[in-house]
Amino acid sequence: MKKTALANLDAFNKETFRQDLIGWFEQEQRTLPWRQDQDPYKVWVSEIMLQQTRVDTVIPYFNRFIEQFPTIEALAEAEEDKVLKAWEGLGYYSRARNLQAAVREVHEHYGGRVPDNPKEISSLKGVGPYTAGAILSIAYGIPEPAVDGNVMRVLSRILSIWEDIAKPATRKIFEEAVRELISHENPSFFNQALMELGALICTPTSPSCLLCPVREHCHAFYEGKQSELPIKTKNKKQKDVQIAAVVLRDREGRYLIRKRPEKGLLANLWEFPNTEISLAFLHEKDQLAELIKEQYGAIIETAEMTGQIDHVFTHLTWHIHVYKGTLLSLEEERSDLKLVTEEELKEFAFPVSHQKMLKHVQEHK
DNA sequence: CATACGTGGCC
DNA sequence: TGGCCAAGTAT
Repeated sequence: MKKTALANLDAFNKETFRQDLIGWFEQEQRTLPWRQDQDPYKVWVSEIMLQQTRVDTVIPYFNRFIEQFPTIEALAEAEEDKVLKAWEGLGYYSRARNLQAAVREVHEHYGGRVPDNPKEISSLKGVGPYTAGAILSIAYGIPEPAVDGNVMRVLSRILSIWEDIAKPATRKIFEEAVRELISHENPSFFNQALMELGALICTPTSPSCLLCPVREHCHAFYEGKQSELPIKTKNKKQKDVQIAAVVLRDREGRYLIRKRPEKGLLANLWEFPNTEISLAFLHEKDQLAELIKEQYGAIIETAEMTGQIDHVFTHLTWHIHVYKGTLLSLEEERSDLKLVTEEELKEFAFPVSHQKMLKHVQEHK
């Protein structure tokens, strides 16, 4: 433990802090679908969905997911395409594939029981230090830290920790702080309360300190510096990528779609034929038809440009130049290519960018 | 350690 | 509007 960062713990009344924090949580916690019981599987699913994702966004996905895959066994035995379809629109799709891979591991090698110790649970795909601690504490009542962005923000203020929370190494400082502070009587509520406080009171901008149940324990509030914490360095600017994409239909009106590679961006999702292209060639229709032929073996009729869609990811922006065209023929049978009707299209998981593209072309007429 | 990895909401 | 944010993990 860094002594300088946690020096304030010495003069800190841990027991009243725990009582004030947990007491507030018992009164004020939101009713959420994953708080109905402590089923380790449901806690697990909720924690994966909540990674980098807002509670309001997750709620409907969680309800549908649990309805469709109610148990470890149900998810283990599902087709991956069904799981991705259930995740469609939620983002960070490797979470879904890692979750299913890990659930299959639990099904096959742990008798369907989610591990209850740090070593085994941390070995599961997609389960990092935060998620391991969250499941162990919430589902099993084990006093392990669950340090997420909320916890770092809340504790940086309470304990006056001025380390950069954007740096990976900083998380360890907060884990040590939680190990010192955590209630062994109720580690589940302690961890959840810290996060709930961050979500409802100790917010990133303009925290509601006058409503805060632990403001008397808060070093930043005492010094009036709550708006200066936490320290978080800025991200770099993202890249721009030009894409030419074409919504192709054959003479029977079926759409040509392709499954993306199993690694990388939007892995294993479906999409419309597209190619990265330099700005200089954007309006060369023959060039686009040639590239589509090379990459898809698809012979197409001169495509018509229908507009542009910009789609922002965390680390890059796609500028999608959208065309529509007719598929004349396919050179070979390929397992990553399918011709599907408009009705069948609904069964495949598409990234939001390609959903926008389809809508755009259908409204173009 | 830095970067890849989604999306929607907010100001 | 563009940047920032939201219950992180893998490499």
